[in-house]
Parts: sequence; C-alpha cells; structure tokens
Amino acid sequence: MAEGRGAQGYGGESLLFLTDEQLRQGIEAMFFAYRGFTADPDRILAEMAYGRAHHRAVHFISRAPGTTVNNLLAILGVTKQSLNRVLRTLIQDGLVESRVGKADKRERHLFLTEEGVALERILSDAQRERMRAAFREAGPEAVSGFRQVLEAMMDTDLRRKYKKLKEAGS
Amino acid sequence: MAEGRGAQGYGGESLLFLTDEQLRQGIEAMFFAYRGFTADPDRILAEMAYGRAHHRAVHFISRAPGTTVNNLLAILGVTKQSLNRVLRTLIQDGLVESRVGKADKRERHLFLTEEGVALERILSDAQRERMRAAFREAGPEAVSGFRQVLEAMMDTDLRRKYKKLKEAGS
DNA sequence: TTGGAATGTCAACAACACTGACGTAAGCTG
DNA sequence: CAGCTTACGTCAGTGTTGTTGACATTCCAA
Repeated sequence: MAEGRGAQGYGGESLLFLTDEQLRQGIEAMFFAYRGFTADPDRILAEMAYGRAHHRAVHFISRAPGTTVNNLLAILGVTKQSLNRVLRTLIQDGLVESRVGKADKRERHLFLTEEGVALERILSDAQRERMRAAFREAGPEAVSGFRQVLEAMMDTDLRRKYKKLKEAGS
Repeated sequence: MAEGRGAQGYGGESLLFLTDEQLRQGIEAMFFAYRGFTADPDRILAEMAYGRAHHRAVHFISRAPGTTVNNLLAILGVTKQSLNRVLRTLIQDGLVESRVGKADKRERHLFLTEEGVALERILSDAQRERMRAAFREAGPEAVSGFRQVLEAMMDTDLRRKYKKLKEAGS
C-alpha cells in the first residue's frame, strides 16, 4: 500500500483522516471486516448445533479458566439469562464444567473439559489463521495502528477489561 | 502507548506481531471494539421500533441512492426474505422510497425520503463521532494501519465491494 | 435471625437471521 | 411467439440470540 505512511504531505497536524468521508470509510471497513472476522468460525459452528454465542463463551472460558458466570457476563455484555442458555447446552454436551465455588457457594466456576478445549482450538485456529494472514499482509506497523484505533473505539469499561485480559495473557 | 511504533527493536522482518498471543489480542480487540462501534446507534434505535438491520439498510441506501434490492442484498449478505422484512417497515414508515426501474421494470431503486435522511444523519452522526474520537486519539498513522488490517481481513468479494464504495464516495 | 443483595435458573417473548416454496412481472433467447 | 431466466415480493416454518419477569439459593450485615 503506497499511501500507507503519511506520504501525502500531512505534517502531523493535518486532519485529512478526520473528514466525514474518511470516517464513513472507517465505518464501512469495520462492517465488512467484522463479517470476515466471524465468517470462518461461523461456518464451523453451523455444522454443529452451536452459534456465535457459544464460540464467545468458550473463548473467554478458555482465556480465563475458573471464571465465574458473573464475570463472564460482564465481559460478554449480555443478560445472565441469555448466557445461561448457552452455558446450559455447553455443560449438557460436556464441553464445559461448572464447579460450585468453595469460598462462595453461590458462584459457579467455569472450566473447559477436554472436549471443550478441542472445540475451542478448532474455532480459534480458524479465526487466528484469518487474523494472521491479515497481519502478515499489512505488516507490523499497520498492526500497531490497528490495535490503537480499536482500543480507542471501545467503551471505557470494556477497554479496562480488554487490558486486563491482555496483561493476564502476557 | 509507548510501544506503538516499532520501538521494540523489530527491524521489519520480526514476526513478533504474529505470535498466537498477539493474534488472540487482535481477536479480542475486534470483539470489544465492535461492541463500542455499534453501541451508540443501538441505543438510539432501541428507542424507536428499529434495530441494527434497519440501520445497515439505511446506511447503504444513503451511501448509494438508487441502488437496487439485489445490489443491497449482495452488500449486506443476508437473504432477500430477511432484507424484505426490514425494507417493508422502512417503506411503510415513509423512510425509504422504492421506485420501479425505468430501463428494467423488474428492478426497484431505493431512495431515502427526507425523513429517512434525517434518521440516517442521527445514526451516522453518533457513529462517526465515536470513530472520530478514536481516530483523533490514535493519530493518522494508526488510522492508516487500522484500515490496512481491516481491508486484509475482508473476504475477497466484500473487499471488492468495499473498494467500489470507497471510490464512489471519493 | 431476618431482610436484603448477589448469584444463578426457568419460562415466555421479540428481533433477525435462515430455508423452502410459490407467485408475478419483465427481460431475453431460440 | 414460447419458454427460460431474472428480479422482486410473500407466506410459512425454524433456529439462534437477545430481552424481561419470576423465582430459588446463598451470603452477609444490621
């Protein structure tokens, strides 16, 4: 991409990238890219009886094993009833294990079973492959910018949660 | 972000940005950022009887006035039954006008009415404001990288459509 | 110990996607 | 012109994922 690195003469204070047209292109880029982002896992999930919500749950349980339902709720941003339906099927199907909390028996701590780990791997392999290809094509500096913009686009509380996960996974 | 611009010593051929952990962070960044991306319009739409699907339709009709149903279908990537449900309510409510094609009378060309333009403006103002803030915070180079990565993440046919829109809106 | 808060479950409903089938009007082709 | 295809609309049925409302259990603090 030749126009990548400020070759057009903005000296650092130019606001060309903030025109309505540029912003609209950014919006459409998000829309189309997100479709690509979810396409591969969606294809896989469609063959099973699962959907995108199952993927999200499995992903974050994998990322933070032993997390409570409440914590997962905050990260996913759905109602507990909605999450519960998903968790119920995952537990019934033996992909997720729910253990009653020791300190607080109201809490349920969530873990992936072996089978759950296997599904997570299949899904995230597919999604990572897409991300890897995009990263490789765009290059390290673009990746850095990509993440900066995305981070700035998050709601502040989600941004906090995102950074927390980032540190945890260092 | 101190680590923003390749300060960590990768010389251009380092693949640190392709580690599984980096990819996973990219995936989570997409997830959280998309939530922020849709949050403001969703709030507005919730107060009316409309949803995200209506927003998408209105956006792309605004972007390409006179577009046909078939074209919109290809861009949105949904079935005609699904689009039709949305379009029907928008037409009934007087936000969208559907005109029979002159050259080909089978086609319906879609336009926003004044009222439709007004709604589109409210929604896109909210969304653009979020995008503007993110762009400003991240800076022009980051924005360039952001768009490069997103473009690389799209399916090839969507990428074509995205570029077409981009050129049209020059 | 009792009342409120936190945690999680069950039931019913709405939005929005899907498939499949069908109908109509218009264009195209042999 | 006859027959096939295209573009669009619609009806019916289904699945996923979100919502609210009601309720049980557990913890904690007044």
